[in-house]
Amino acid sequence: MPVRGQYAKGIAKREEILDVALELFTKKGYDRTSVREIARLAGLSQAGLLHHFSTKEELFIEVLRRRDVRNREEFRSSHGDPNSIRRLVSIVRHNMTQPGLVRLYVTMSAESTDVDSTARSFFVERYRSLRAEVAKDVRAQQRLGELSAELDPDAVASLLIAAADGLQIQWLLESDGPDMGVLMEQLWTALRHVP
Amino acid sequence: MPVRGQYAKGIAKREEILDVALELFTKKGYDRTSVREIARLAGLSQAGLLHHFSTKEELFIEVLRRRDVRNREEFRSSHGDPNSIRRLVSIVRHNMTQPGLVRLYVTMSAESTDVDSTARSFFVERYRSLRAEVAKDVRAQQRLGELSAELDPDAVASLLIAAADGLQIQWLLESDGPDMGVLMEQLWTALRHVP
DNA sequence: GTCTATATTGGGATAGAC
DNA sequence: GTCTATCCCAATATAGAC
Repeated sequence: MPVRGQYAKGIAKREEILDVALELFTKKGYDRTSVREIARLAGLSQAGLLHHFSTKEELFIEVLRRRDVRNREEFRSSHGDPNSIRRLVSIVRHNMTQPGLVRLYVTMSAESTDVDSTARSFFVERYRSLRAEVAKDVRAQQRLGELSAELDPDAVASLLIAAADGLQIQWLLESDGPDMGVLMEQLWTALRHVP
Repeated sequence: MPVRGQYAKGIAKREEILDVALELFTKKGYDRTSVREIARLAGLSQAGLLHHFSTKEELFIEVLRRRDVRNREEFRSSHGDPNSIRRLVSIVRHNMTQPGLVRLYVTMSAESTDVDSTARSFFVERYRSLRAEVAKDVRAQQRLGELSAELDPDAVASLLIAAADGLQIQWLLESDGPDMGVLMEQLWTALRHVP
C-alpha cells in the first residue's frame, strides 16, 4: 500500500522537524528562530516545512505540546514517586542538567502572558493542571499528618510552583549560585514545620 | 545661554523617548517593538531617535536602568518600612496594579538569561543586590528572634524572591487567580513558624 | 510531499541636508 | 538635533511546477 508509506514518511519528517524546532527554539527563543533555519537543519526548504505546519505559531505550539507530553511520561515512569511534591523537587533537579530547555520554558511562559499570545491558553491550562496535581498531594500529605491541616492546599501548590519557576531564572543567570534542588527541599521542609 | 537651552531640550526629548519606549516594550516585548514605532509615538523620526540612543539595545538598557532607579526611589520613600521582606510583599501588592510593567520585567528577565544578551549583566547584578538586601534583613529578623536562627539567610532570600517572581507569571496568566500578596504573606508566616 | 521562485512586509542602521 | 531618503537585510508566507 503506497499510501501507508507516504503517511509514514510524512510522520517521520514531521517528527524530525519538531526535534530541530525544539532545539532551535530552546537555543535562541521564539522570535530569533526563523522557519528557514529550522527547515534547513531538518533537511528541507522553508516551503517544504510549511507543508507540515502552515504557520510558525502552529509549529511552535506543537513543539510545546509534544515536549510537555514527553516530560510527563518521563516523570511518571522513571520517578515513580506518587508524591508530586517530591516529584516537583526531582523535576527541578533534573532540569539542572538541561539549561536550554529550562530557558525555553521560562521565556515561553513569560511571552505567553501576552493577551494575544497563541501559547497563552496552553500555559494557562498547564499551570492549572499542575496546581491541581500538587494541591491534591498536599491534601494527601495533610491526611498523613505530614503537613499541617491549617495550610491551604491551593496556596501551597501555587507557592511551590512559583518558587520552582523563580529559582530557574536566578539559576539561569548564575548557574554556580544557590542550588535549586536544595532550596526547594528547604522550602518543603519549612512548610512541614508549620504547626 | 543658548547652549543650556539646547541641552535642556535634548534631555527633555530623551525622557520622552524613554517614556514611550517603556510603554511599548511593556506592551509588546522587546522583539516586537520597533524603533520606528517608538520614534513615531515620541514625535520624531527613526533617525532622530537614533541620535539619542545609537542602537535599539542601548535604548532598551536605558529603559531598564531608569525603571529600576525609579522603583527603588518609590519604595524607599513611600513605604518607609525598614524591613525589606515586608517591603518585598508590598512591592508585590503594588505590582498588582501594573500588569504591563510586571510583564516587561518577567519577559525581560527571561530573555536576559540568553548568554549573549546585553541585558544579562543588568539582571545578574539586580538579583545579586536584591538577594543581598533581603538576606541582610533576614539576619536582622533572626537577631530580633522573629525568625529561626537555623534558617540560612541567603536561602530564604533566594526563595522569597523566587516565589515573588514565579507568582507573577501565574498571576499574569490568571489575574483572578490566587492573590499574590496574600500568598507572599503566607510564605513569610510559614517561614516564621520554622522552629 | 517537496521544490524554486517570488511577493510582500518590516526591521535596523546610515548618509547627508538643513 | 532633527529630517528625508535610502540601503540592506531578513523574515513569513504564497504560487505553481514536479
